[in-house]
Formats: sequence, structure tokens, C-alpha cells
Amino acid sequence: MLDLNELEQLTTFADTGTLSMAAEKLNISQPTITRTMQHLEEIFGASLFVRGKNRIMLNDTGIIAVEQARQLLSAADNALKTVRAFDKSLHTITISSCAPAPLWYVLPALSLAYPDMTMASSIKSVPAVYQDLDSKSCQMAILPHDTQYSHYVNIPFLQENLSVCVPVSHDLAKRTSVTFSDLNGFNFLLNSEIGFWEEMCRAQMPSSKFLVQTNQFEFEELVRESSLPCFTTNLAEDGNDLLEGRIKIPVTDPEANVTYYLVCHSECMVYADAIKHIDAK
Amino acid sequence: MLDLNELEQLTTFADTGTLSMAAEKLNISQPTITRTMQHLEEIFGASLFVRGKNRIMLNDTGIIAVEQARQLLSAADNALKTVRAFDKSLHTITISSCAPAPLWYVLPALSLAYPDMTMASSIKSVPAVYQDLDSKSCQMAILPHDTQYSHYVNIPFLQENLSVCVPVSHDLAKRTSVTFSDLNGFNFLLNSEIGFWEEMCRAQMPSSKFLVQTNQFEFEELVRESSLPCFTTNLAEDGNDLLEGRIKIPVTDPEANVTYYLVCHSECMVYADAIKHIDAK
DNA sequence: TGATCTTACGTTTAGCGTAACAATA
DNA sequence: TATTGTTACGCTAAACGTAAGATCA
Repeated sequence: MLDLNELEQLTTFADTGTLSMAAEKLNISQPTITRTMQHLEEIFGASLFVRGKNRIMLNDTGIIAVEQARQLLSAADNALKTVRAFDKSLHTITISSCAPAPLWYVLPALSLAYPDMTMASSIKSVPAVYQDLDSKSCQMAILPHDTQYSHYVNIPFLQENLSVCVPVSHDLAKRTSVTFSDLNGFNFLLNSEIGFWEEMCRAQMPSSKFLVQTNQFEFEELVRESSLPCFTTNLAEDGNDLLEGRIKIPVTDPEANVTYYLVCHSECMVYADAIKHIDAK
Repeated sequence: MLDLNELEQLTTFADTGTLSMAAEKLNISQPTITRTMQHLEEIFGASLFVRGKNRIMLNDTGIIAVEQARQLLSAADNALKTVRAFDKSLHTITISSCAPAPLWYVLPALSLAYPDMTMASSIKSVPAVYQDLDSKSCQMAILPHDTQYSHYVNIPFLQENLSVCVPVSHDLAKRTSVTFSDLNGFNFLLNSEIGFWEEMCRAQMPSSKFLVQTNQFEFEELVRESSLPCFTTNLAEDGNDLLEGRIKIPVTDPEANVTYYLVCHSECMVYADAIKHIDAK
């Protein structure tokens, strides 16, 4: 029977051209490779090399053997990965969310209910979340609305309300509420990785520019040091004095006040059960 | 790295259902299989079984692993066969002939010239020979005519002339020569494995019936014991007294007097060189 | 009680590395 | 002389089988 280790030595030899270099690359001694090559010829029942006194090269059959060896090693690697991936999927709850805030509640609740499971979450746009859901590459999704599809379980579980934060000196600072059309045209500081919020802002305020910060520290510095308006919500845990000197003004548009839904296929409903009791503070 | 031996133990276990039966099937001890299954779990980095106190079964990951193992073992088997087949092809001269007689000269000559090579010959219809030639599944072909294709080497090397053999009492016994149209309508004894001759006879004598004998002994018995006409040629070595009491009458049609051509791709011309000097006795 | 799987133990052997050798450039 | 491949030798570690133990039907 073929031995994948031996085949790897063969392909390494084919790659390097000499037995010694192959040995070095694989951290084994040259004699070992010599023996393995001899053994491979026994196994294949064919001569694979042309041997000089001091030199060894693949013959035509050897070239075919190397080709087959490569395919086989690659297939073996895939098999290993396939099994590992499947096993991992059994021990992982994958969640695709349209926004970060719901995950702050969902992940701890799930970790508590399923301490042996690994959580894998990602924040993406609404269409991307739907794609994960349809391809079953997530067990659970979080969307800012009901899916309307009866083959999904839809559970409302959290509300998030958007406010704009402006310095006290800002034109809008005296307002007690605003709409997107009031805000349209102003430029905003925005965090990255905020899911559907970003597209929503761009859609609702087409005349505004958004300075998207990838780095949380830099974002906070800019909030403190600039007078650019930014956003917060009822769920945001704005640290310390981050918004000191700023006024929070609720945005009243319905698009700015969303109800999140847990969405999953019926077979994953157990996971939803573990978190649907959650109340926002 | 995966070990194909271990994977085979896995699939055997999957086939038999218990470790002990798998062990027996593979002629190894049960503890060995136990250890191998434990080792496979290490290698895959996943639990593959559900274990009772004295029972072991595949879990979902295990089923996937078995599936992958089967594919891999089958791929390994194919790889082995591919290499062996290629090597064999390097040591085999394959000849497709439209008739048996040319092989009586070609095979000994080639064996003499290439003592380390294995000869593989087969007798088939003219179209089948062409197919072998085009698909390069033979190194050399023997056809009853020139191919007219310039990308083939065509070497005329042998003539065969057909005669009909009838008992002295037969209607045709007095003739010194005949044509197919004279013979059309008579029924004939025929050997099997005579290549293009059979189709040729059927085409030239559509009103005749042919009693094709698969067994050489039975054929000869029928020749001796019946008065059915049969055929022979200048190349045939009709043993002993087989045709005693019969008259040989040459068939004069051009189709009955063929010149055989060695046909091969240019890269196989060396083989043709070894035999093109042959003269018929 | 017989069948099954696991663990423990002792042996064997197969594989490895070091070293020596032969040949080349 | 430095590099390469092969052969010889001795050792180690891995793998195996036997035996014993535990559990179930």
C-alpha cells in the first residue's frame, strides 16, 4: 500500500532535484530518502529513476508517479480539512449580524447556554446576511426587520434607536429631535464594522460625507478633538467622557429606530430560545 | 499526516460494524484497531466515534471521515494502477492486426529484436485497428492495405492468397480457380478470430452462411467429418492431414489476395524496421 | 457465558541517523 | 576537495500481539 509520507519525499525530491536537498527540506537524513525511493520503486513495481553513480533523476515513469503523488497528497490534505471543518461546524455557532450591538447581548447569552460551543460572529450588510442564511453558512442571523419568509423563524428581541451627537456649539445643538433630512449635508465621523447602519446613513443622507474610522482609538480621538457630529444609540456603551461636551439628539425617522430580529432555520431554533428573553437595559 | 493503512482499517470497521470483525478481516488483532481508531481521532483532531462501555459506533464526523477515507483509498489505488500501467506500456509492444497470419511472422521477429519487451497482440476488424492506431493504444498495426495517410509509416511486408478447400466430390472440385461470385450461396466452415477475413467473406458472399467455430479442435473435426467447404491460404500451416481428401482452389478476386502493411506512427518506426525484411516462405 | 472494546505489558521489528564508502565535477 | 548517492551498522521508538480487565446481552 502507498504511504503518503513516502510520496511526500518523492515530490520533495522532484521539487528540489537532489536527494540531499530534499532531505534537508524535510529534516531527515539523506540515507532515509535513498531508502524511501528504493521502497517506492518496490511498491510501484517499476523503476522510477535513472541512476548515475553519483546522480539520480526521475525517468518517465517517475514523472508520472510524481504527478500522481501530488494529486494524492492534495486529495489527502483536502480530506483532512473536510473532516476537521465538519467537526468544527458541529461545535461552532455561527452568527451573521447586520449590526454590532445585538451581538453584545447574543454572544454572552449563547456562551452561557452552550459553554462547549465556539461562537463565530461577523457583521455584514443586510444582503450579505441573507446570503449566509440562505447558504446555511450561519446558524443564526440578526436582521433589522422581519424576513417575511415563513421557512425562517423570526423573533423580535431588541430595539436600537439612533441619536446624533453634536458639540454644544453646533447648529443643531438646540434641537430636541432631528430627521435625516435635517442631517443631510453634514459630514460625520463613523466607526467601521457597523453593518447595515453605514449603508443606511449613506442612503438617507446622500449629500453627507462619512469619515469612516477603522481604528477605535483614532475614532475616539477624533470625536474628542473635532467638532464633527457622530452617532450613538441607546445600546451603545460610550466609554467614560467620550461624549462629554456633546448633545445627544434622537433621530426620529423610522429607519433610525429599528427592531432586531433573530432569524434562523427551524433546526436552529434551540439557539434562538436561549436568547429571546433578553431585554435591553 | 494521514496513513492509508489506518484509513483502510477505518473503512473496514465501517463495513463490518465492529472492531473485532474488522480485525479478523484484516488479519490483525483487535487492540491494534482500537489503537488505530484512537490515533485517527488524534490525527483528524476530532471525535469520530460514540463509545459505549463495550460498543463503538461512528458519529457524524466519523461518517464524513469514512466517506473521505474511501475516496482517498480509491484515489490511491488509481494512482498505483496508473503508474503501473504506464510503466507496463513502456515495456510492451502492442500490435493490432486485421488477420492472424501476419502475427505469426511479426511476433517472433519482434521478440527476437526486443527480448525485454512484452508482446501484446489482438486481432480485430479493420475499423477497430484504425481506432487503436488513432488512439495510440497500439504501437503497430497490420492492415490489408496502405493507409494513404502520410502521418503514418506504411510498409508492405507480406502477401496472403485465399483458396477454398472442397472435398473431391464437391461441385467445384474440378475448377482450377474460382471467384467469390462462384462461391456465393454455398455455406462455409469458418474459424473465429480471423479478423477482417470474416467481414470480407460476408460482404463478398452475401447469400452464403458461415458456421463460425470458436474452438479449434471442433473446427478441425468438422473439416474432416463434413463436406462443407472451408478456406485456407498460402500462409496457413494446416496441420497434418487436415485437408487430406480436399482440393485447394485459388480465389482470384483481388479482395482475396491481399498485401499486408505494417502501419505505425513515426516514433514507432524502429519496431517496423525490425520486421520489414520478412519474406513469406 | 460469549462477545465486545479498552488497557497494560513485553517483545519485535521497522525505520532512523551516524558513519564509512564510492564516484563525480 | 566538496557534493552527491549508496551501503553498513547500531540503536531507538513505534507498532504489534498476548493477556487481562470491564461491560453488556
